[in-house]
Amino acid sequence: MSPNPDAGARRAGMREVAERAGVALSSVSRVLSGHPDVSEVMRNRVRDAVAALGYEPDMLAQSMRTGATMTVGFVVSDISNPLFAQIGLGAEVRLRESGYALQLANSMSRPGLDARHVRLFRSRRVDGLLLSLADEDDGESVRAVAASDIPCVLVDREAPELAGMSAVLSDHAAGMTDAVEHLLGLEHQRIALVNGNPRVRPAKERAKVLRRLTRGRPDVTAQLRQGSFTAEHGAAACAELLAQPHRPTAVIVGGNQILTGVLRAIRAAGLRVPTDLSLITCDDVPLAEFLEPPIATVSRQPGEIGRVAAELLLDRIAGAEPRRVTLPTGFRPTDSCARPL
Amino acid sequence: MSPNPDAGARRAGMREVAERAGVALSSVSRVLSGHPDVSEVMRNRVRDAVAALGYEPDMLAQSMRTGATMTVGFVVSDISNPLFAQIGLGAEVRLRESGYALQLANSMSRPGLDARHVRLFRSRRVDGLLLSLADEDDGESVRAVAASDIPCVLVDREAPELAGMSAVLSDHAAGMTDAVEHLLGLEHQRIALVNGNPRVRPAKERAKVLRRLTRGRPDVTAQLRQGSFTAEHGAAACAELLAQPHRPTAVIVGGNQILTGVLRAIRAAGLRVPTDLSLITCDDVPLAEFLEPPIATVSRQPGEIGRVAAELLLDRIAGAEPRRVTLPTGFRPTDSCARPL
DNA sequence: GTGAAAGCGCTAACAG
DNA sequence: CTGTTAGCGCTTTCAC
Repeated sequence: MSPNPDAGARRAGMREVAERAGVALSSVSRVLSGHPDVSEVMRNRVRDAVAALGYEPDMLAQSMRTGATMTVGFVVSDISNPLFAQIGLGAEVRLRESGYALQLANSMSRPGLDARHVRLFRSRRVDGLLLSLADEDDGESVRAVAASDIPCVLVDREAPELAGMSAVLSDHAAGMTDAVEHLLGLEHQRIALVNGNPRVRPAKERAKVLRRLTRGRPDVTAQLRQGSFTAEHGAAACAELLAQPHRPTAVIVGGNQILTGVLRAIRAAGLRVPTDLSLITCDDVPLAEFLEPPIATVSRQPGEIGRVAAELLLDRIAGAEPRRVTLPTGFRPTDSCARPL
Repeated sequence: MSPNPDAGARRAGMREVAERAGVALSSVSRVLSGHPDVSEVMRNRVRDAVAALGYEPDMLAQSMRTGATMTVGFVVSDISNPLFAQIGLGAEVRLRESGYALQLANSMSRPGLDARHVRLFRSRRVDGLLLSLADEDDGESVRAVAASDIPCVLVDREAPELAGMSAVLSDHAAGMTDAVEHLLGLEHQRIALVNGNPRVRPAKERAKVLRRLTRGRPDVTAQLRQGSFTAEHGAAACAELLAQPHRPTAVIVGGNQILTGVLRAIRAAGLRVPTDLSLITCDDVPLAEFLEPPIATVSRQPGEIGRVAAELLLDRIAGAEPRRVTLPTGFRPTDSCARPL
């Protein structure tokens, strides 16, 4: 009865379509792939059979033949971090526009998993890789990437062995420089950076700026606390900083998850922002604007990072040369920064 | 020189391994798949050849033969929403434990895309689907799911046509009931719910509770503002509510992104929480604990939702009957709720 | 215990 | 323009 007997019936293959249309297998393939040299009659016969059988092409078989899986892997330390989630969204949307699907692999910040995921993705024959490695200094990860001979785009990561690869980089130095200079302008003399994992680019860049701007200034003390991009590290490091006899007058927070921990430590120490302590954070967090005071932020556009990463990867897959793109960061000052007492 | 000449060389196939080991193709397959009836000698010869050639199995070809892609699709309205990102993480980690990869498809809250993604995933022959539909009342989406005959798990969604499917459901009623009763206990008489999209379960459940608890109480007025899970809707709806001559004395926010908008509207109206307005929100947001006052929250554990969803899907793929699991929600009161003036 | 052969569903020459 | 043929890389009977 129903013109489209999909319910219950096993999925029809191209062979059945060919039989029903009374044509050769290859003709069906031609029609479906939009080959130009096909007669109207043929086109219609095939189309009818396809509709009647509810035929859907098997991408797996297509991939097997053509070598392209139309799939891209995204290796990321933790997709639940809003920063990465937004990057992932930006990338997925762009990739899908071009017919690619995005496969996710969380490394949970364990470099060993990064390497394994890269190999696994290779086994799955992904056409490209978006890489936000947990540790860009980890030999095994870097080697796994270098050996994979798959088109790759590094997402805010870099490594000497990976120098030839495409990459989207955030210009952390710009926003961070504005932030530090803002503090210096307010005459802060003890500035601390509660940084994330120093084995990835954003943390390195942020630390570099603080060092550069405070070097050769005996009046200014810079303190650096490296660790991981977690609330726990933020809380511990900040508590330690604040417990010093000469505690910093300003703290810069190197990542959104760290901020939660830092705020806990500040609360626990009973200090007020900006009276007792000036505060700046890196990367936007939804409610930061409603804190009292709102927190000054070194910001960037994660969705755009993802979109550009996808763009670069598509280019690479299409055979273009590797390209590096740097995206801007900005600094938004607020009343969370004031002159120290 | 190097025992593993992977660099530059085209990837070796099983055939090359067989030739180098001087055995049959099928023997290589047996060794690699851990078939019991294989001699020690054979095992070693093959292992050596595999190592020497740096052979990696081609999962695509395996899938083609076995019919299993070891891939699961996740259809979600927007992975950049921290709630979904955490669910995704929980699911991905559990799935990977069992060798499955997770493929992502954002529908951008457009039901039409949901349906398309389901069909696309089917074409890609995923072994299962995790579904957080943008609109559980959309006929096309529901039909696409029902017709897909793929093992599915609904993630906090339900529909009559999909009643037989596995599902992870949050017990919104529990937390929401506590929240509303808390407000009633404080003698609030005008309570508003700034809800998300009323075509998905969480919004429906939340609205239902408010209606149930205020029905037959002429002393209490309940207002409902449905819309989408966005800050824009939150801001507009809340502004409208607060502009009324008899504005609500308490507002419940039906989702994390909505909260941002609601807070903006409250700020714009120059009102104070809880003096002028009591506030409760649904689903945790990182910095909510640092607002002044912290915001009372109806909470749940997103990671757990993802983990359980994965578990249910794996069961289904393994042939088990569909199962529905309900996960708890809780209510955490704070000073954001007080007696109305 | 091991090998030979068939074929998963499709595309891409190559003939006609 | 259309049909026939040969695989993509692997698993899996089926003989030996």
